[in-house]
Amino acid sequence: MSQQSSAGLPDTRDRILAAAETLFMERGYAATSLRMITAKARVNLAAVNYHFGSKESLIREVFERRLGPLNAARLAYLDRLEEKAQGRALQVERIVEAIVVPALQVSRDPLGGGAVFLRLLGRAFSEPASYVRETLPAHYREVIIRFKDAFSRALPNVPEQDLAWRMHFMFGAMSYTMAGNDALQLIGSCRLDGVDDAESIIRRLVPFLAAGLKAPLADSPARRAGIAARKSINAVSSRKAA
Amino acid sequence: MSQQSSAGLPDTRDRILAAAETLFMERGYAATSLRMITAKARVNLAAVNYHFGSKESLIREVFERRLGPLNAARLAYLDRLEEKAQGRALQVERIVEAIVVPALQVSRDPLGGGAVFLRLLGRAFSEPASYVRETLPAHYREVIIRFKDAFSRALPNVPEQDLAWRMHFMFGAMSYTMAGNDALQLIGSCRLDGVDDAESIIRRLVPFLAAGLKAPLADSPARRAGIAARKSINAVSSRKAA
DNA sequence: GCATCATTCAAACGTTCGTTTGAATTGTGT
DNA sequence: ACACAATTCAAACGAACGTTTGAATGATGC
Repeated sequence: MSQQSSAGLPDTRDRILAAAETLFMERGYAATSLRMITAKARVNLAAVNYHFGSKESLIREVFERRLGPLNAARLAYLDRLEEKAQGRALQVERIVEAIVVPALQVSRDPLGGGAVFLRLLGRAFSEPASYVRETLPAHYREVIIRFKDAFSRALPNVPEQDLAWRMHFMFGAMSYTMAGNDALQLIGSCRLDGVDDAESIIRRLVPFLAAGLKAPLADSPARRAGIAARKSINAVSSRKAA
Repeated sequence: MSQQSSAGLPDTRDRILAAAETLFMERGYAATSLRMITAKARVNLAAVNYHFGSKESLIREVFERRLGPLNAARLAYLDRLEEKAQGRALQVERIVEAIVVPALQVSRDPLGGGAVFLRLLGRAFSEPASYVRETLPAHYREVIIRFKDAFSRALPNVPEQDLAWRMHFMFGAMSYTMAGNDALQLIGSCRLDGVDDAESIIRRLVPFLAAGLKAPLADSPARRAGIAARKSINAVSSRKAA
């Protein structure tokens, strides 16, 4: 397709993909125009429609270029874990690592741009645009099924519905962190160090998520009523303290 | 300002705010035009600029209308907790509730629209647009400071930096959940029940977050190397199992 | 009833958007 | 060197955007 792809230089297609990745991350999909992208990539405006067909096809390719390998690496990581375990239940921390560590590797992609993509991906989950509502589920289907199964075996006491919710919370914390939301940071009095060191983030994220997944189940409806009534908030409910 | 505000009917301003809230939630800020908003609110196109000045001022008012009361309720909840504790350390679960339960009350706002706003708010944290990057921190400054302090007393063994990160993860899980991201759900094989019952969500979210906040600290760099090397993934590190 | 103000309205403003076009340019195979 | 296909380019397309305008409409105070 590309005539000069034999040469090592980044051709028009790749320059567009890189520029689009960065700009979509910085400003979102709808707020990024093709003129911004082609200007940053220093290619002609019409090149996007020539190489990708449309703006929507471009964002789809931006995702597919990196998301496929990322999720494949997660599944491979899980495969290795299960192989070594030889049928025994896995540690929750290890399963979480199988999700999180491949992302770390993507962020270190020597070709660059991996970290930018992770932030874009984190944002994508809360982008209401249809392009992503239809693209992401297809990429994640197998990942979700496999990991839900692994967690289910590692946490036999957690009912299926609770597990589904906890995985939901886990993806939330991950997406938010990947998106690099500095909400707390901007507020001051709460500086986060090592924001750019993906490895140190993972070292803190994995124990947090694993503990959440392994948390004792919610209390019976009795305490629920206590919350709603808002009387004696502190009195009832004597579970293990901090 | 409003001539017929004495009448009980929802006037133009409120209809615009309600329509904008819903559309911004459904489609995002940049992808929502003033023509969509005024059509949904069944008011004239020029009404937005007449009542709010600009599109950006409109979204700012959408947030300020509900975010102020929400965070005030959180601080009041925390005040009550600390009053009852009389200087003793609070339970982590109770502090988390002080953040999460007022959101539940907002979602039940008898005037309606509260639940829509929560989803919009969840999305806002990953919106790259500048309107929110400057508006949200101002609203959250005091909340962050007060709650960080409360968590710090309830979790004396967690270093400040780890606590900051864990609060970051907590906000991520919350925002994601509020935004109603059904990533897992769409994929099937993972149906979440009770998505519309905010109370049952909270009953599952609070234990998850509290457990994450109370998690044992990350291991020493020794295990870190083990992860990176990817040899003997499962062998080392014998902490408490599931 | 009349002056006065706030609000609504249809119409248009200039700009920017994604996309298309057709000619110029470049690289490749023979 | 020539034919041919792939790519780049400047220019333009119609549509939709946020905003402004100035006249119509409605309610209020005297």
